[in-house]
This record gives sequence, C-alpha cells and structure tokens, in this order.
Amino acid sequence: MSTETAASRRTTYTPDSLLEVAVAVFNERGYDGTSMEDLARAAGITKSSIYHHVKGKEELLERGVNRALDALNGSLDEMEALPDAGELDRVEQAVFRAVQILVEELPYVTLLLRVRGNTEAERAAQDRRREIDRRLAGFVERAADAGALRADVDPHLASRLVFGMVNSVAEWYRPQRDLAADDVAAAVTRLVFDGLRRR
Amino acid sequence: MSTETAASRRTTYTPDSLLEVAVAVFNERGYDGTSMEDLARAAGITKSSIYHHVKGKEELLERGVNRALDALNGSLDEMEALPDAGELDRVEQAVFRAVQILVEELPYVTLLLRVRGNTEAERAAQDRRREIDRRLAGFVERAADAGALRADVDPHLASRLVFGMVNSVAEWYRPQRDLAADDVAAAVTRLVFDGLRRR
DNA sequence: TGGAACCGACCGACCGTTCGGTTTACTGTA
DNA sequence: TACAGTAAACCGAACGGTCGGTCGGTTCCA
Repeated sequence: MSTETAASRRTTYTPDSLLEVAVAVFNERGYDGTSMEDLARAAGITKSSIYHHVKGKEELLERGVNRALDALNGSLDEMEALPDAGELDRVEQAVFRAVQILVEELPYVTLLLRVRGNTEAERAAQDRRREIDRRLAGFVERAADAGALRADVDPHLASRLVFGMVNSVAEWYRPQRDLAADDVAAAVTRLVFDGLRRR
Repeated sequence: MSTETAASRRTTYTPDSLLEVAVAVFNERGYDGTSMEDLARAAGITKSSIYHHVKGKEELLERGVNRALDALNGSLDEMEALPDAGELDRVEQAVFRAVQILVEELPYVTLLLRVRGNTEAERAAQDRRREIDRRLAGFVERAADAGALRADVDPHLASRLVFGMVNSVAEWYRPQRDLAADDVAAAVTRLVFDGLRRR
C-alpha cells in the first residue's frame, strides 16, 4: 500500500517478473538454445505477449546479466569504501562476499558466467565482468605485495583459481537442497586460505 | 609412416580433423550458437561437404565430449589400478591429473563442461560426467574417512569446490600464453591442500 | 576408372519479430 | 450501483530469414 498501485493485482507480468521466468529458462536450456516459444510456454502467455513487456530476447539477457553485474560492482564499491582492514582480511572478505552474492543472485550470476559473446550485449557484459575480475585480482595482488600470501603461487594465477572456485558454486548450488549461503561462503573461505589438508 | 596411409595427403578432412575445427568453433560461439554454415566457413569447405564426413551436427558434439570423457575415465581407471598410495596422496594425484588432462584435452573438456542437456546426446554426456564426479568424490570421501582431511568442511562440498577450481581452468587457459600444464597443476594442488595463506 | 571429397541448389521446419485486433482491469462520472 | 472510457495485457496469424539436413551431381586422385 505504501509503494504503488501494484502488489494488489497479480497474475500479470512486469518486465522484472517476466525476467525471472526468462532467466530460469535461459539457465536451463542456454540462451541460444531457448526460443521465444520456450519462454512463452514457461511464462504461460503467448510469444507475442512477451513483446508487450520487453523489446526482445536480447533485452531479457541484458537485464539479466546487468542485475548480476550491478550487485557484484556494488559490493566491490562497498568494500573499497570501507576503512582499511588488513590486505589479507580484505581478500578474505572479497571471497566471502562473492559467494554470498552469487547465492543471493544465483540465476542472474549464473547467466552472466555463461555469456558467450555472440552479440553486442553479450560482449558488453563480458567487458563489465572482466573489469570486476580485475578489481578482485587487485585485492589479491595487494595482499601478495604486503607479503600476506604464499610466495610460490603467482597472484594472478591464484586469483583466477580462487574466484574460479567461487564461481563454480553456480554449477551445483540449489537454494532448498543445499547449505545456507553463509555456510558455503565459510567453507570456500576456509578452503581457499588454509587448504584441505588436516593440520 | 607406421600407422596408416594418412599423414601423407593433407588438405582433406577426416572425421577427427574436422572434429578439431568444429570443437574450436563450438567453444567460441557455443554449441547452439554455432550453425553448420559457421562450421563450414571455419573448415573452408561447404556445409554439404561436412555431411560426407559426419552424420550431422550432433555427431560432432558427441564425438567431442566422448573424447574428453574417455580421457578422464581412462586416467581414473589407471589411478584405481595403481598400488594403494595413502588416501591423501590419491586425492592429490587425482587433482593433479585432472588438471593435466583438462589442459591436454582442453577443447574437448571445455566442450564437455558446457553441455546443457537439450538433446539425448547431451544428457548421455551429462550422465557419464556425473559418474566421473562420483568417482572423484569417492577419493575425497575415503581420504576424509581416513582422517586425512580437515573435519570442518563436508567432504562432498569439498569435492565440489576442489574440482570446481580444477574445471575453472578451462575458462581462461590458453596453451601458448600461459604456464605449462604441470605448473598449473602444481599450483592448483598447492592451493587446494595448503591454501593461499602464508605460513 | 572407381570411390572419396566436395559442391550448389534446395527442402521443410523453426527462428525472432511484427501487426491488427480482442480481452481485461481499473478509473471517473452520474 | 451502473456504465462509458481508457490503457495495459494479451492473443492468433503471419512475416522474412535462418536453421540443420538432403540430393544429384562434379572434381580429384590413387
């Protein structure tokens, strides 16, 4: 009642609620493997009705990946604005937070991680993602310069591997079935910093 | 000269040499995003000529993913046939070897990792891959039962994360530009077992 | 000279998108 | 309470184009 006239009616779509359906189908069948007919069937409306809400298939992709990119960029902004913790703590925080956001925005981040680069929108998403990877690698590099990391693994390689592990969570995580986001984030963080070996 | 009449003539395609081209294009544009016309252009022959070598697009996918699956299964067979090393050593060996094969058979493993499940061939590949994941998880579980792993991370979760890191190498590794396979494998193994933190 | 390798033309099916029109839900007026 | 007006939501039919695949040949070479 506070925000708008919406929320009373339902059964009808907004661009955002349609996006939710579309992204789910994209992740199941792949973007290129999804036809507008597939989306229409999943949404329970006809193909032509989709065009009442969005300009086309590519806009759905663009909105989907941008939601993930905005969330990831936002948390990086927050972390950089924070008073300087130790360089190692900052990396630990980045890893933990990355897992949190991946789980919170799972469908959208999943979509982003699978973008191939066939269209202009996809290449733009890849560019924005590379910028995020660069910022994360920066954290790792500063920690390495401060001598907080082991010296026998190149910081760039370490960054790729660590956030590769983080992103791999999108391959299997299911909200209902699996642990809470923070538990997964904690496990990843422990593994990344102290390894699998018993001490 | 030892194997066959081939190797003398070139400029013509065999199913395998065509596969090499096709898999490269699949990985660049995605399987569904690749048209037979794309493949023909990349191979330097016409669309219809492709059908002289293979039955169709799906056979190329099937051959591609099976090459990766056979390589992975083969190395698992080898490892299980080996005299029993310690349970921890076996996990370490599995991680190292997984990276090696991923790099050796990079295009084929990359293709496998991106399979979506839209066709029967894709679902068969997913099933075979799940079996491999199960065998790998078995190694980790046995090491955990033997008390060789840290107790505060669930072995199933640990397995997913570790081999998630391994597989993430396919996202960025380029043979010319990057380290040798064994160097990457060593880095992954170090990170997985002893972590990023300086000691 | 026979088979392997390849080609150009073409097929039906399906693609993303458009368009004209209908239904639905809500509003202001009486 | 009744109803006309309106805009959002939706639909069926069709568009031009591209898809994977077929077919009847021609070229090449051992």
